[in-house]
Amino acid sequence: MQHGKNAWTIGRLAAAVGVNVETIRFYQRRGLLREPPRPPGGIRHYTPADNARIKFIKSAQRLGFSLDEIQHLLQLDEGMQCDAAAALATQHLSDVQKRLQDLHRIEATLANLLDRCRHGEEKVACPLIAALHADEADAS
Amino acid sequence: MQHGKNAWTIGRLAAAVGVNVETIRFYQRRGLLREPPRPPGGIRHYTPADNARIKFIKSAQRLGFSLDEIQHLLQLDEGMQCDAAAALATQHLSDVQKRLQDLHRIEATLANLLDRCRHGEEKVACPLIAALHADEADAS
DNA sequence: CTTGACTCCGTACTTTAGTACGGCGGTAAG
DNA sequence: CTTACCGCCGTACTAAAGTACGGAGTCAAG
Repeated sequence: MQHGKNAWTIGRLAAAVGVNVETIRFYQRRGLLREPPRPPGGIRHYTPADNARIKFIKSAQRLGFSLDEIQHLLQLDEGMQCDAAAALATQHLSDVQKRLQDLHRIEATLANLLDRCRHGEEKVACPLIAALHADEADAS
Repeated sequence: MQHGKNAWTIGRLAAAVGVNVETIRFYQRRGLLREPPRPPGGIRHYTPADNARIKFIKSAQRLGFSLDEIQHLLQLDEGMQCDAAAALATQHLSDVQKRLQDLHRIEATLANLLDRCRHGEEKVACPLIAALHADEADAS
């Protein structure tokens, strides 16, 4: 039982986070997740930090970041020289802000639709396309 | 010249939006874009609405929506019975709000990093993982 | 000390979202 | 009328992000 007990094996971790075991191995190969320490016998065991990291990856993906971009973000998390970090962060920050703007517009438009529905309209259209189209009012 | 003039051919549209011609054809096959009217001769011609629609698709993708999800969103744009629309919209709205929350947290964390950098710290870590890990209490 | 569940690993397959290719036909300028 | 450039179409290939598979090793329980 010396390494058994209720250590976080890959299977338990996968179940906890809600991903496939193979996904975890895949992230390790891609360098998104460290190779965890292995007590002799060869069975990896994980920590809550690994759990949080995978959840972060999954959330970031939902926000439209690719695994490559996520890898960069994670480097920021790990600590680095300020100048390098600042450069990376500035870039990501403005990117994030653009996404926020677009998402906010979508949110407002959806909310507006619901509002109109509640006020008794029978049939509604939800001008989502126009919502994002807003910031390029000028033609070229 | 009767249908020529300077109609929006597929090539011109693609160039205007900044996507590949093949991508437009692909969206048509997927049902994301209507098949545009074709004057005899067989050459499709497009309108500014098609242009806006493709831009919407591209933006939504950047926000992490899949083409399937985008297809649903676009249905809302097209107008439908209120009850159906409201159901769809409610669901998307809460989804969008979750994404907004996560993006906001990432934004705040990045901004904080830049701030610390400017205040002369040499080496910084950017607790991005912790940022999203924050609302880990409730389940749904 | 066997058994069943789980892990390890490499390799191969799948899905999503395009991209590329190549042969044919239309149109417009020379 | 010819030639060059589009557009049309179907089919095939690609990249990213997993997923599945199968044989061998490990481990805790019965």
